[in-house]
Amino acid sequence: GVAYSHTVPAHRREQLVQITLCDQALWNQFNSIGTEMVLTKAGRRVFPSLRVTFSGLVPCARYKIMMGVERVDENRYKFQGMNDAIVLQDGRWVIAGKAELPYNRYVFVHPLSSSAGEDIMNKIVSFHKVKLTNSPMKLQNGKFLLHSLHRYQLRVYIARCDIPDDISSFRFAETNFITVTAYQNARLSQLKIANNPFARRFLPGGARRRKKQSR
Amino acid sequence: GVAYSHTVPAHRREQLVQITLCDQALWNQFNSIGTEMVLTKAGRRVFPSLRVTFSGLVPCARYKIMMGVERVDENRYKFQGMNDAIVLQDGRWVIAGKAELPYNRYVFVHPLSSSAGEDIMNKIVSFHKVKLTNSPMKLQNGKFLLHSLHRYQLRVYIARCDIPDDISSFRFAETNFITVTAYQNARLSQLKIANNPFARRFLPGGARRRKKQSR
DNA sequence: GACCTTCTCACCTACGTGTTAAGC
DNA sequence: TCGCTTAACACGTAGGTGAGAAGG
Repeated sequence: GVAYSHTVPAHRREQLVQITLCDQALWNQFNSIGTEMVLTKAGRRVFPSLRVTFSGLVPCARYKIMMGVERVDENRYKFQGMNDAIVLQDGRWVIAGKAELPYNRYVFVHPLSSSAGEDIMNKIVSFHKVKLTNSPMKLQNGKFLLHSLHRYQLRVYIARCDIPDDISSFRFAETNFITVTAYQNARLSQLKIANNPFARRFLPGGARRRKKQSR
Repeated sequence: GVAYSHTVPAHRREQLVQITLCDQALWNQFNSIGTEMVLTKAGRRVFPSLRVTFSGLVPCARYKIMMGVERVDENRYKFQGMNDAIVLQDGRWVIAGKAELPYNRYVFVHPLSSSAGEDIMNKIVSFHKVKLTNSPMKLQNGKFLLHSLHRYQLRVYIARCDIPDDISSFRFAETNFITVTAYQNARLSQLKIANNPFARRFLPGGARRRKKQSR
């Protein structure tokens, strides 16, 4: 859950900026099945949410915190279902052609931006409000426009406001996912249901249990 | 609904910063009855919400927008009910002693702060999320700690980020209110019910009608 | 037909209301 | 008793879910 910056020039690297992905175990659980994220016209939240913590910042310096959703490869994917004659086991994602021409790149600026390092460190920085969409209409702040059936991953940026080139970025491989308009893998959707409080009604045992969930 | 700044030094006043209170008619309606605001331990929103618009800002300059809740006078108030032998008409607020020692002053910084003038102008700046409380416990950002049964009013500040002394502040007399832990004036609470969407269940005709309400 | 997208839906979470009754 | 505060409550707003049916 820890990544180190490799984009800071060495002569400026007084201390190492370090970032930690929260909920790493959960992300790994999704990743081992094959994470899918739903795209809707109105925009769908990312789940699990992207939450990180920072350390190694200069306490009195101000920082700009950002996140991006970037394409992992140049493939288009399809899901080979378990009813498919070729496959006898659970379904799986396979390459199904070349990727679409990417949309314009968008970077979401976290509202905490231009806070001091001491205010950012040791506090969970959450991007749970960002949404994914496949519709260029009504595109607004906090919405990422993505192509369906392509593979993406999440990246976090942190930049010092006072030093133009001092920007670090961190990519978390375990957050990679394939975009869909409807879930393909039943095991995946069951894992979403098991962990997302907003999907409690689909829990096997009813909506009785409740887990504490911090954002 | 328009106030002009009188705190900007004349030699710097290239143009006049001007601020307009939204929902002024509604505020006047409340004020004519005698506005009350509820204090709770967890914090209660201000209603009507404080919403303003700015003009006369320098488009490319950055501004910090703030609001405060300040005491109007040094009195403690009580409500003289209509069942009181002395008064035959509707109840009214009367002075009932000297004010408590004020709590520490708190200023709420609007999240839009450090935006450029052009981004702030001609857009409604809303403070609807701020809360009032009478409990020093769990005091957090956006909560004003006030004494019950005292009179307060709302003030808005706007300061240029690059010029230390260039701060303007605006007080809206029509936003003055007396803090309570339970509404005293039945006419006042009926006016709240009639206008606050979250209190629809108490509408005389049931919760059928719905007015569009922007924030 | 197979595949993918869109829309509607019931049912959640989360929390903003004034009232009421109990507490002090 | 009286005045004021607190907590529980029912019921609203607002919006986040995956399923399922319908569309292309």
